[in-house]
Amino acid sequence: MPELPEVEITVRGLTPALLDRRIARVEVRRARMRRPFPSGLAERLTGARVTALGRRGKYGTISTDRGDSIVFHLGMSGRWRIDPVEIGRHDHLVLETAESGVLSLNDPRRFGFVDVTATDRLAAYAPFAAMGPEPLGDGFHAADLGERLRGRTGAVKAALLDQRVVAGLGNIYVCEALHMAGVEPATPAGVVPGAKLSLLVDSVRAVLNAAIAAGGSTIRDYARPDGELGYFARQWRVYGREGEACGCGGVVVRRAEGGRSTFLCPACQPPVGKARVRGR
DNA sequence: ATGTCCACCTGCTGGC
DNA sequence: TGCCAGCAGGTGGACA
Repeated sequence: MPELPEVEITVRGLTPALLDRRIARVEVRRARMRRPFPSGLAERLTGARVTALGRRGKYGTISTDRGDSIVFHLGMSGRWRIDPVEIGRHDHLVLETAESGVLSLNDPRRFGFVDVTATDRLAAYAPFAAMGPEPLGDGFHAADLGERLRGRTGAVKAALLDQRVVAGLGNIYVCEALHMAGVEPATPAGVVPGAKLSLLVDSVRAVLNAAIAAGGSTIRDYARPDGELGYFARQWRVYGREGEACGCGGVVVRRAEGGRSTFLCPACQPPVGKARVRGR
């Protein structure tokens, strides 16, 4: 579930609960999610003070005054909870700060994971080093995207889901951005026209910013007991709207590709060949 | 190297 | 009401 906006909101929600606070107690209730927790996780954290929180793509980071950074990924169903009413079987890691706030990492499907790396080598952390530019940063622009897509024959949708091309996008926001840009998801990545690449860059930024704004508007809820970070109301134009009317008057359809659903409006997102018969 | 398929795990929903 | 198939926002390993 969590894509970049959800992780961003999670990190923002965790910040007031963790920043500059000392972790008084750590409870590892299940020693692994997708992968085993790093050894000595509880010892590394207990007594440490949190010095920074951050995000890279869909990953969140929590740095401490011991030079360690906890890296977490929420997978499909992960979420952090603040002062949960009760700790259940899906709460795998529980942190308690000296100020008595309780945070729990809850993940029913356990596709998420927790890792530790040295803060001064965070950029070299393998998944980060291989990752493409942050879509909301200066490094994400049409020229660079075109460079990364050049020669790729697979669907542009699959390429945008590839974290090495651009960081943080998942199925929902890729569907939304392709719709906003009017790009047919199955278009071979390498043949998307330059003008469409510019539109795509703008659309990716727009859908992500709108989602973060929507989450940000409810972030105060996270400061309350049992606040669940990572989920917030959102309105999508095509995702999950199979059979519904698109704003253009067309009808949203759903396709299964590679075992995943793609939502699009065929009227807004015609195949490239249909949109421009002979480009040159 | 790139593209495609599948496994990992649990919970929820819709159809019968 | 109950059961079961199908589906879910991600990643990464195996294979062509």
